[in-house]
Amino acid sequence: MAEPAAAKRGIPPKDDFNAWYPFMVEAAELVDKRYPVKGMDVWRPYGWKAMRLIDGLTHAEMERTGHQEVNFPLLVPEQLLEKENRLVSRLQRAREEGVDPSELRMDEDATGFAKEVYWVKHAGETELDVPMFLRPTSETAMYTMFPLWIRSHADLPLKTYQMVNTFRYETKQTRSFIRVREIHFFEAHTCHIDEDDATRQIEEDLEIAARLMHDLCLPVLVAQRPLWDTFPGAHYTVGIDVVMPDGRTLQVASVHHYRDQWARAFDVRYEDAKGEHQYCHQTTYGMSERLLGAVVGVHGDDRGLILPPAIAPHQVVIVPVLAKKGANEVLAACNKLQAQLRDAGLRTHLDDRDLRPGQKYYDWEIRGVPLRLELGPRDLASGECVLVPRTGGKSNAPLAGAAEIACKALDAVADELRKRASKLKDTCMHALPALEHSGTGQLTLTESVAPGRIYELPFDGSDADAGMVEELTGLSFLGDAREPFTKARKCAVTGESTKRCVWLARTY
RNA sequence: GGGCCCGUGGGGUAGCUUGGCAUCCUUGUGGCUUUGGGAGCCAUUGACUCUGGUUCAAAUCCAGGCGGGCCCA
Repeated sequence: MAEPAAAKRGIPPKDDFNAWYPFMVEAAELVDKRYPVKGMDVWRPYGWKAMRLIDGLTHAEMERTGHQEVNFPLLVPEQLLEKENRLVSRLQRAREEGVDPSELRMDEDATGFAKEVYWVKHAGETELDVPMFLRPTSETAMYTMFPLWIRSHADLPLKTYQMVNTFRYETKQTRSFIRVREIHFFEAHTCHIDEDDATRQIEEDLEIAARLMHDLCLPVLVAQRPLWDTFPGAHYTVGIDVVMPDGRTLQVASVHHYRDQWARAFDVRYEDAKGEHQYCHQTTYGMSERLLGAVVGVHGDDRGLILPPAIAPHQVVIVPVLAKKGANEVLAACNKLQAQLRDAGLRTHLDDRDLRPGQKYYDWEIRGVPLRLELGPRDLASGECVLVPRTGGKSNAPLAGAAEIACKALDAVADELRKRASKLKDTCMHALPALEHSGTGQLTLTESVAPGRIYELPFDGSDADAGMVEELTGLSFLGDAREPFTKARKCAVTGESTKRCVWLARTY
């Protein structure tokens, strides 16, 4: 069977990813970029529905793990940002003093969010005595309140989360979902009795993330960020990066272990069983609409989007094939089929617009509906419908058992997406070509790095060594794989024996 | 942070060099007709990114703003 004709809507080929992506987010009606503020797109109904379905998965995970939803104000008074800055610069100084200066990178700039916050300095005509900023994230707002909520160890662990908009004045090029100035943000904040309990929370967060990535069928790398790329105020940061089709990586989630560093700055304490005051150990877990950006980027093809069934606004679309004769019978059968699928819990849409079927096929393909059912007079006569998964193929299914068959077909679409995702990751991952020390002590690559690749290497050098490798390859350190090498290898730079496995990639 | 490109109906465009009625396709709307991968016919709505400047006259030339896209660090 010949491949059906490609949509004639000027979709750039997926291989030309930098043209394909911005075209698709608008063509599939996820967003409207015409709002006249840089980095602030309007969510259209279809895109917002998909995002809310992703949020729904997150809500369910939060519920499952005993987090409680809260909602903090958007505005934060100036003095709290100063408090955060003091914390960050104190930690930075402490670190610099504890490390041989030759091991530090030169490009460090740990000013936190100070440079990228939006300010509110007036109310009407009046200049405000205390300027306020729009939250770039909510640590300062929340940690101002937590001390009021936490009295004793009985109040711990405190597990909260919120889904709100946050604002960051991005100076780099913006891109729908991937780099925006108003962020649709998920943030979980927890407080614990000690470091070990907080560490267990990190493990729970990573499990949550793994479940979400499974639902979204995304290929990910989970890495502990290098020290210089650790979130301000954090003891360590774990990043979750999606492998995009062009081989660059996109950080879609991050988890931070704060130890008691923020607690000391904001005085988040509790009374332990012995009646003594202790600082809480805190964690955060953040995600955003980058999840949707990753879904769009990873799964789409030359014909349009392909949405994983877990988050597709329409999991099944029914397209009636109407002729003058018997139109009513066909429509009735379609309605019955829709009711049947909805009863089975499937998000089903019956497209009864007065258009020719072919046009509807293109419409839903570009929007990435994972499964299409066609029903016309011929099918009605044989008691069947035509089943067309977005990932390819076409078959007949008896109307009687259509719901069950549709469920299986959707599972098959998800499986196929995971298979493709895993293949994408496999083709991108390579071992870094060997490094040599030239006569002058300069490092050189024995073979140049190829674009679109992610490199893996054994590494146990200093921050300065890492900086040299980044310079040499033009790539960034994602950090240490959560699973180190099973057998020790020689560090690519120092030659020392190590099990540490680090990844290098070009990032978004 | 640096560089390059671009802004004309909802979308895509012609016109800009050489200033003078804004082109075509698509979409939308109403109707007829048709329906198994973008049918056809008739009627019809709809645009020069903004602010200045030059000029008798600006979509067109100049300056700046706003917005968009790509590349490099």
